[in-house]
Formats: sequence, C-alpha cells, structure tokens
Amino acid sequence: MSYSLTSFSKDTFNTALREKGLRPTKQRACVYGVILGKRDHPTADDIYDRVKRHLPGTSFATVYNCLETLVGCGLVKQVNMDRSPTRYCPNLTPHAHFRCTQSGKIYDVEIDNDTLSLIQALVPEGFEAENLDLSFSGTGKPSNN
Amino acid sequence: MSYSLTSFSKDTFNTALREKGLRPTKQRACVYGVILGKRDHPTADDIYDRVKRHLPGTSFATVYNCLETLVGCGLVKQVNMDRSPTRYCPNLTPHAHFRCTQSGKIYDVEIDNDTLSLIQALVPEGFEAENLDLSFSGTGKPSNN
DNA sequence: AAGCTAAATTGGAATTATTCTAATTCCTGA
DNA sequence: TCAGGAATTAGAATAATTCCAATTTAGCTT
Ligand SMILES: [Mn+2]
Ligand SMILES: [Mn+2]
Ligand SMILES: [Zn+2]
Ligand SMILES: [Zn+2]
Repeated sequence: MSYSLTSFSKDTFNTALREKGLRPTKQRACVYGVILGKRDHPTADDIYDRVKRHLPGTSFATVYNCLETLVGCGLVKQVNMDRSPTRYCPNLTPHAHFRCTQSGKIYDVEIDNDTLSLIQALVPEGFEAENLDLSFSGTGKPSNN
Repeated sequence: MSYSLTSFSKDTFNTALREKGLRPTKQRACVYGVILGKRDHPTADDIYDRVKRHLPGTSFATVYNCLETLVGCGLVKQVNMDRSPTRYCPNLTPHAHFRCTQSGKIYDVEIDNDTLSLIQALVPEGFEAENLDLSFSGTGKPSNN
C-alpha cells in the first residue's frame, strides 16, 4: 500500500509528475501524502518519521530527493524562516507565514489580492520579481495549547 | 587603529553597546565599520575577510560573536534568503530585500508606510507580530554588471 | 514473460554554516 | 596596580543538507 491519497490528490500528483517525465513512485506519493495529511509545515525530519510508518525502508536521502522533486513539480512549497530547518507546505495559494516564537508553530496567513498587488508594486523599475516571501514572527494564539 | 568610523557612527556604536553594559571593543567596532563601509549585505565570511585587513589577528569565532552582539544591540539586522548564508545589513528602516538570481546581489527595497500598514494588517486577530520579513527574488537590473 | 535501460532509491560519507568549548588575553574600576 | 569578569581565540562539534557509488526498480521492447 503506497499511501492513501484521495483520488483527487492522486490525479494531481500523477499528472504533475508525468508532465515532467518523472515517475510517480510510492515514495514520492507517500511524501506527498504525509504533507497533505497534516498541514503543519513539517520539516524533512518530521516527514521522514511519518513516511517510515508507511514505508519503513525509506531513507533520509530519498525523503530529500522526493521533496526536491515535489517542489520542482509545484506540488509543495518550501518555507524558510531564519535559519531553521526548511519546512514544507502544500498550500499553493500565495500566502504568508506566521511563526509563534513560543510554540514554534507555523500558521498560514492569507494575503488578499489588493495587498498582494501593493506588495508587488514595491519592486523597483527594472527588476522582475519571480518570487516573494513574506513571514511574520511573534506571539501566537494565547493558550491554544 | 581600530577602524575609521565617523564620529557619528562611533557615537551610535558606543552608546548602543554601553546601554547594554557591553564593551565597545576594537573588533566590534571593526565589524560594524566594514558593514557600514560597503552596504552590500555581506556574509560572515565576507566580513571576516574585510576585518582581517584591519585587524589581522581576528578569528572567525569573534566575527560571529561580534555580529551576534551588534544584532542584539540593534545596530545591524540579519537577512536570510532561503538557506543561503546569513547576510548583514546596517539599514535599520523597515525595508524589504530583492535578490537577483543571476548576480546573487541583494538590493534594499523601501516599503512605504501605507503598504507597511496593510502588510501588518494581514496578521490575524489574536496574533502579535514582532517581526516581519519580506523578500523578493528574480532578475535584477539588466546589465548593471 | 524476460530482458534492457534509464530513473530512482539507498546508506553512508562529505559539505558547510554556525555554535560550542576551554584556554588565553584584555579591560575596567576599586 | 591588580583582581575578576568580559571578550577573544583556535579548534572541535553540530546539524541540515548534499553528494556519491552501488543497488534496485519501473517502464519499455522483444
Ligand atoms: Mn525525528
Ligand atoms: Mn572568503
Ligand atoms: Zn504555508
Ligand atoms: Zn538591507
């Protein structure tokens, strides 16, 4: 059993990989599955732990390889905050991140289109931004455990 | 000779350190000086190279120690883009960064107050943002060498 | 179905930015 | 001047990530 992706996710997954001439392997499906399954912005190490429950033989190198592939296919995004380990996010809409410095938890923060336009307008003449990263840190929900 | 800080910078430096009960050493002054002297967002390694020209005996550990101190005193800011080495910036105004993926150069991008307010307004109810990071990447000035 | 070939996975070593440690040196202020 | 804390130093340690060479697998072709 590779991993129980919904038929919708499975189709997204297969299509995205085939479009790039890559193989939809069980390891890649599993990595994608665990990221979709708990949207908590896991690190590679977190993902490794979760994948091993389903595919015990999986190596750390494979987790990194799969993550690189999934990012390359646009199925997940990397999230870097300061120099802490890279986290992975399946939310493909443009959004920002908030990290609670107490709990370490990371939350998605929506960006409305008007604000997004204004942010993009900050980029000076002659520069072409392909990518933007916006993140906040501070104290999160008071006693949300 | 520690480093030729302007009398204005020297005063800022001495005051900021003394306020925290820390000593304005020649290594700290030199690290601060080279960051002010060429505002190109140098890495710790860049800074080490430049500091050694003025104070040849300086160690790498000291550069890191000084940088941590200067950041702690609010004299310089850390700039992290993806997982590349941390860079340091003496521009204390709220501003964003643009990294040219071709040249690797990093540019300051001003954020006007209106846009800054809208960005801060993205933070949801119940969260308190102490810090915000905004960065762009893409292609920079066409042939600015 | 068997064989072929390129792609993917694997375990372990290598890399690299950064931090830690313990010894030495330096300041400061009594 | 000198005692004691602060800062610096060289080198070891750490940790996330990448690299490597060997093995396995998946998707053809016969
Ligand atoms: Mn773990
Ligand atoms: Mn160098
Ligand atoms: Zn996210
Ligand atoms: Zn800057």
